[in-house]
Amino acid sequence: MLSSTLSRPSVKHLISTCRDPQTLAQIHALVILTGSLSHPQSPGRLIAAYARLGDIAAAQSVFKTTSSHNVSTWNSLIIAQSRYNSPAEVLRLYHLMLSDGRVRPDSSTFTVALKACAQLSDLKTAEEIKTHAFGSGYKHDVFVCSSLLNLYAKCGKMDEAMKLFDEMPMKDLVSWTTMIMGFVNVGRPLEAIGIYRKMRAESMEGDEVVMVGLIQACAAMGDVRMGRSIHGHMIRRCMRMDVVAETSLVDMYAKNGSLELAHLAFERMHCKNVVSWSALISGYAQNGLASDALQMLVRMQECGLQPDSVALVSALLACSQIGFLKLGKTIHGYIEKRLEFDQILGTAVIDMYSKCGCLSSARSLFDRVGLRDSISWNAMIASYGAHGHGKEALSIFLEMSETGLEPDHATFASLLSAFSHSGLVEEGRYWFHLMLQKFGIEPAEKHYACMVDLLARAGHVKEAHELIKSMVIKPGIAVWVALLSGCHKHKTLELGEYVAGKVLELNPDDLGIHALVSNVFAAGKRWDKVGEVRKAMKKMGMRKVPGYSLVEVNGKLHAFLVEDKTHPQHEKIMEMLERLDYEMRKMGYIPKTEFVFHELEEDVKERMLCNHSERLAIAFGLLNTSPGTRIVIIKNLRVCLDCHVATKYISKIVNREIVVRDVKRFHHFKDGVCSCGDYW
DNA sequence: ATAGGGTTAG
Repeated sequence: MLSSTLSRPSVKHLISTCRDPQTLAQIHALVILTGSLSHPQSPGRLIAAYARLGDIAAAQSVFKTTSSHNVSTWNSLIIAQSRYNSPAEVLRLYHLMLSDGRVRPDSSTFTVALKACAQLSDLKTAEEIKTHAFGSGYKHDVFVCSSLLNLYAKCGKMDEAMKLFDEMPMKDLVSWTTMIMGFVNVGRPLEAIGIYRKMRAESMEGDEVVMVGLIQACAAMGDVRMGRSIHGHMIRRCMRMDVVAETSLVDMYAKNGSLELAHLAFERMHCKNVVSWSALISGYAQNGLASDALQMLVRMQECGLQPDSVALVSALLACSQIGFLKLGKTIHGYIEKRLEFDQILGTAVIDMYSKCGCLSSARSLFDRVGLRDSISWNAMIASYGAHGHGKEALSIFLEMSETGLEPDHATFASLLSAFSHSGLVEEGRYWFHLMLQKFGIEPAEKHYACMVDLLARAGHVKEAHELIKSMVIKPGIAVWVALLSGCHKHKTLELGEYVAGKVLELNPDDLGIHALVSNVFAAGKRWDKVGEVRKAMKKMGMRKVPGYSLVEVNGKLHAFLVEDKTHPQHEKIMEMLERLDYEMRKMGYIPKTEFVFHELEEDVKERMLCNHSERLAIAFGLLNTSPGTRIVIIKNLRVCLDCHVATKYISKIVNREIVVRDVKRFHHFKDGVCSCGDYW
């Protein structure tokens, strides 16, 4: 008698403080031996304890062998499944509990079941649960209600959430947080901030989770100033700087281009995990700092952390930017060995191959990746487009339509751009028309820009102009520039001067655009205008973006700046270029200096052309690879007309395929011709 | 017995 009254509280204590499964099994045995198992709370405690220690099988087994279930046994198991991240199992057990009929679910049961619905975006089941919960007297239960708020938020129904939130008589920190996060996640950061203000007005203090919501809101609004002040607020209030909060700070700084602050916040983190690294890698990659991104990936591995798919997607993006095929392939191999391809990873690899010049590898991966969504299809359409295969882009588009996936504005942007890179005027007109008529997609600026480019470049300058005039939205600079380059190409000078004026009105900040405007005026001998443009350029202090080219040789990347004389192989490179120049001239090559934007003597201009970065990179590639090897060049500007002509000759002279990716598209030079058909 | 809110990607 005495022993059993003494043992009960101590067994309870033992169960709840036990820290390893072996000890728990011994306590379990003790519970059975002392007869404490017949105590109504004992099985529930054991289930919860096994679940807490990660032994879900033991928890299930205790549940199964318990003869009479009560709310505590049911809840313990359901909560265990919830922690185990099995929302479907949670709902199965919930329904089993209902059909058992002997036990009534309580606030915890409803709360966990609703959380499972949120994870599954299962609004229908959630409505049933809500009805049941509210009918059972939990209408004003703050746990049940915040689970519902979370559910609505996850399903994008913020207006529903707001309605319920307003009706809640008691709001606690979690309900406020749920609303803030909800607005952030549906892309309404201003309203998230608004909720926070209301919360403060009701004298509720935010904790670090609230701060994460606010930091994300700042990240979305691009408001680094406010982000910094929240960062300061957290420090002043001595908030817990856990890994999630610190990572969201890194991300906020990184997403908005404040990479020094991101890096600083990163270095000062108390504890880093794969996610924090990934956030920084992604920040570098998104901001075009490919080599920083890749260095961070190396550091992540040096720290003994396995990069996850998120880190690799960012690393692949970095490889794509700089044409680092060797590393991209290595990452691809790593994924094949250790990870599963999902759509995002698949698309990132496809994009990497395409942007590194390997269209066929992109395609074979596309064929192999089973699950495709509209973004993966889109990537493939865009890839064919960039490489100048408009017809293939169209056939991929048609294949996509057959699968039942609806094309969206991005799909059409890729498709129309593919047509414009291939000069497929008929196809362009047809699908542009169908885009609105059949698919109900209103053309945006980017679609118009593709069409104007396509039409004007093909010589239909008037039609292109008519299209602009028909635009409902105000034509932006991209559209006018497309028309202007058409006018320039086809010497439509009168319209050209008018369009040049339109372009100038829109205050372009791009030197290339000014050069085009100036060239159009020069063609019409409007020297006064030419002078004005140049003066304006000087006044704006516009400097030419220095051209550079990258080439991968034997797995290493080499960069060449325009007129770069510092390269260790400089003399050899110049020798090679002179030799090629000699051969080219024998074949009829005449340097085209009209795009050199300087008042210089002809021979100086000619020498400058030879110093264009892609020439240096090509020569270097030829010198350092075995005969027949394909050379891929990545260039940060557009290929100039002269380099284009010259590269065609070079491909024939050295009998090599030379692939050049410029800012607009790919050029595959082979046997004296370019895949773009001189149409770019 | 125990419950609800948080970080990175194409």
